[in-house]
Amino acid sequence: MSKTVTPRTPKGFRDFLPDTMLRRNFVLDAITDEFHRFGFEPIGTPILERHETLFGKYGEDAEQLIFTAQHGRSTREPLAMRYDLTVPLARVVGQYENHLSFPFKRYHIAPVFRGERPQRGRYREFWQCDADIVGVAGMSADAEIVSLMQHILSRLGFPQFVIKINHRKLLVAIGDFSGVPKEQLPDLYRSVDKFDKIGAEGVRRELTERGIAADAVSRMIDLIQAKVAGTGSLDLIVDAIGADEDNGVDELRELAALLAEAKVPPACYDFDFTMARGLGYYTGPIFETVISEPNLGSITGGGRYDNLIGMFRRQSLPTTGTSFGIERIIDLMDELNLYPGHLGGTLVQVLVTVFSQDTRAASMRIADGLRQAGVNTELYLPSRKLGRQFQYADKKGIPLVAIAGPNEVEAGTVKLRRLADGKEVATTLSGAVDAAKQLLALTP
RNA sequence: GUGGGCGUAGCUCAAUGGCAGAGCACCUGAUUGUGGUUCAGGCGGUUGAGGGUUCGAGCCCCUUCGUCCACCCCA
Repeated sequence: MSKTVTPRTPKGFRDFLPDTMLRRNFVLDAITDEFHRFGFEPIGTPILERHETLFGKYGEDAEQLIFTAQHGRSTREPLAMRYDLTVPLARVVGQYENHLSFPFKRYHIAPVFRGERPQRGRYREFWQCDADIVGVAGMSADAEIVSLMQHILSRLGFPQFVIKINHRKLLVAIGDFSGVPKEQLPDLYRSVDKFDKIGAEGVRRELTERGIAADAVSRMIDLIQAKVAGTGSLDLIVDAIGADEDNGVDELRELAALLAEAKVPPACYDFDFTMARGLGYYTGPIFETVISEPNLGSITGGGRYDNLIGMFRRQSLPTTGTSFGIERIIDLMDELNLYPGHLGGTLVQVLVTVFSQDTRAASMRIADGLRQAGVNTELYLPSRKLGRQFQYADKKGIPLVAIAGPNEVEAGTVKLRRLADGKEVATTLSGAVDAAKQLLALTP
């Protein structure tokens, strides 16, 4: 007998047992359905990409987190595991543009891999859930993305969320106006992005330490804190730095107008100049959603990246989109208890018990009838006494138990018992499906 | 990658350096046609691993692995 291996997953990789998987699927199904309603269509891409596809897209720091993958006998084609779904999209667009019609609205739900140190809400394998629009330069596309986010988050039942909106060009203009050198803009984004976490003074300290002049930092911090309802803060910024066609403010105004037309509730979004997003490739409006109560960081992130596709194509295509952080969304839904009551630990609706070998055939007929009527039905398989079969149903959370013992078989009936309240009805075999559906529908 | 907390039964955790325990879970019975309550009994351990100090280590020291948290970065 060989020694058993300690069963465990690699660091940062997780298994999902059925009750967890049911909740994950509930969230993904809701999101997918909303994607469809907005006319987005799915794509799939391989988990492994060619090394050259991924490297050189995310910046040096991020590149160190990319998993590489190699097969022992084929070293001629260096491979890497996808780090997000955006670069694969850019590759697909470059590779299949003749087969696509633009605007190309695609969604993509799949696992991605990052070799980070795991933490709460942060794993080495996690699912991303992206919707992007390729080929539309105007704000109509960005407005649709924001509207999509609002619909999905509302549908999932989040009582209050705020989609923060900013603009990369505006951050550049503010930096410029304050006197922050262009080559330090990435530092600026990184620090400003921590505004929520470390506050104005924290950002000031970081930027000063990075060698940006103190007066430039002060001017900048004053500007980004502009906070007036609606587009009011845009006016404040323009008052301060002056009007400029290329500072993104006009686009944000247009976006606000489109969001109003799309009937996105004003309480759901907010112009926030302290939100920057770390990724380097954004070129236009940027989005991020936060939930204030249990603070787990952002649950969506996205924006416009008009140049990325140019990495895989002679000429780039304007693109905007968003990514839903479903790992965090699921954690939050657990905490806020946002799942519907019918979503228990099992999807089995009826357990058909088997009283004895002699009545097995009758139980199988009942199970078959329920299954044909679309009821999720489990036929009890081991031979154990009735009490154990009830115990099994109760422990697993199966709402209904069907009993067909000798008495019922003799009379040509079946008993249905609802475990939650003990309500029990006896029906004919042909009436079992309706009776079961009724008991399930009126579950107390 | 940097810094810190924690590793004891399947799970949650006890145990002055001195006999490794409890609750829950699981199994059996009370109860051979009815679960979730109750009662009785039972199973369950190389104290993460390796080394050291000691008459004696779950406890102290070192190493290592795992895990959680804060950074870095990000969803």
